[in-house]
Amino acid sequence: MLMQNAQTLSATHPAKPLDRWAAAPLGDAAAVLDTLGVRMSYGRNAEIFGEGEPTAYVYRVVSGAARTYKVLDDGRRQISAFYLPGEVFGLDAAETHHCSAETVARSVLLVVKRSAILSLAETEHRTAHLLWALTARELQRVQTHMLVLIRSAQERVACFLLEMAERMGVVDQVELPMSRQDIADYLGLTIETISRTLTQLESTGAILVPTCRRIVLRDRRALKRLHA
Amino acid sequence: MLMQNAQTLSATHPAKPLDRWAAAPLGDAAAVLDTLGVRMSYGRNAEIFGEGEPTAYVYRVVSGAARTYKVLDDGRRQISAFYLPGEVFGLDAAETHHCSAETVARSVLLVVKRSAILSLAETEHRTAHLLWALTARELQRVQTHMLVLIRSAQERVACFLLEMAERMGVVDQVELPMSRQDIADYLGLTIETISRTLTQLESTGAILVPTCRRIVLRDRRALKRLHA
DNA sequence: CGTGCGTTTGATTGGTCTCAAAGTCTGTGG
DNA sequence: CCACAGACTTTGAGACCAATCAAACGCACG
Repeated sequence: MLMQNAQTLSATHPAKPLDRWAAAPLGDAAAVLDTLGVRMSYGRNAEIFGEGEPTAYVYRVVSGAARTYKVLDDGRRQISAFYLPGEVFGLDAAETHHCSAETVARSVLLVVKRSAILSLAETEHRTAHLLWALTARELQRVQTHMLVLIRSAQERVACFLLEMAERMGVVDQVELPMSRQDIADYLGLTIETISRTLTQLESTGAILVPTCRRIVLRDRRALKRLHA
Repeated sequence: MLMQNAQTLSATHPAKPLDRWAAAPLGDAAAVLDTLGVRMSYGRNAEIFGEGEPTAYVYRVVSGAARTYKVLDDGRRQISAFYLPGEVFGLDAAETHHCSAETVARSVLLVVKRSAILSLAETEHRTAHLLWALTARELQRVQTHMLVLIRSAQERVACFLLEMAERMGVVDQVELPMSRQDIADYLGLTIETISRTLTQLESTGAILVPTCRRIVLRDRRALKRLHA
């Protein structure tokens, strides 16, 4: 089903990462991962790692998108986060992952051996600080997302669209890589409510939905008002 | 209003922390903070730090309890976490706090200069790893809490009671330090729903509520079933 | 013994879920 | 190129749960 092997696209570049780090600003410090990682190709809905598995690798999205999630006993799924091109995930401090991860669409991921980063962090405090900063950013993102989860359906969807637009670096039109079910599980709603809410936002003129994956932010003011 | 100055109870112990760290297991590594910190006393609902303020200190609860929270434009408040005796908070990697923090009840906090920890982390990779681990634990806690926020009122309250009992190290009786409003803002519900749900759980025999702050877990099995 | 805050209880409303069915898109094979 | 199957999305009707508005209750405090 979701199990789908990835194919190696390029070999590692052993490199001398220390130099490149020294002056790297934290923002794009993840660029250093390039020198340590391998590119791999994944199909749609492919498993990247499972909850409880050892944390052997760290990933950066090159193209496509990924999601991390947890599943409740009753089968409900909560998506913790989506990861878009350029973003890093899978960096747990613990020995095992506490979320599962899958691709949302056909994707290319940069895969980096966690041990390589950890040993680097032991001698290079900038690397250690990067690990901390990446986890802290993740924490901040999840805390912000919690604020979204306590709001109304309209507000959640508006927040989601604005978040995606910002993270994809676009102003007024987003090409969503994920399905309605993914959005629903991310926002704590049902697919029907997602669909109805989009229709509703379209009827008020806030957005346009030319195709179900493409959404035009027609009135950012109105969306921002819901964003609060 | 909430502003309330804290009183210093003891002086810093400059100390030689390096030795103590070397072999310290990560679990109680925060014990090292003792050697760097100062004890301060706070009143009820006292502000500890505000969102956006510089991250000058890290805190550990000695007695009492604290909460971190964010406020929406419409005034709604989401409590990110409660901190009980022994727990650490305020450790943001960024230069400014992205949550506000207040005491829940009269409390004594161990206050540690962040810069002292950071400079230690530059030379001592165990300290750096501790910073990372503490933030990662926080991330894990918030992710788990997200799962709670997508559930029914009964389930949320049951999860909350079990969580508090476990963190307070008690088996079947919890003395809640926080008000109904705090619980509501933590669980994304209203005070009325909290109250009704507790009454409901009491009527089914799952709990007893002798006083409004004291709750007896009468049937953990039933609560665990809701915990899922 | 009031006073005020926090909590509980009640009645009603409204938003989201659930169940159900119709509609749309995509990829596949003839 | 078209027809078809399957998955995904949209729309509809009704039920249910939690929010809201309102009032009574209990407890700590002066």
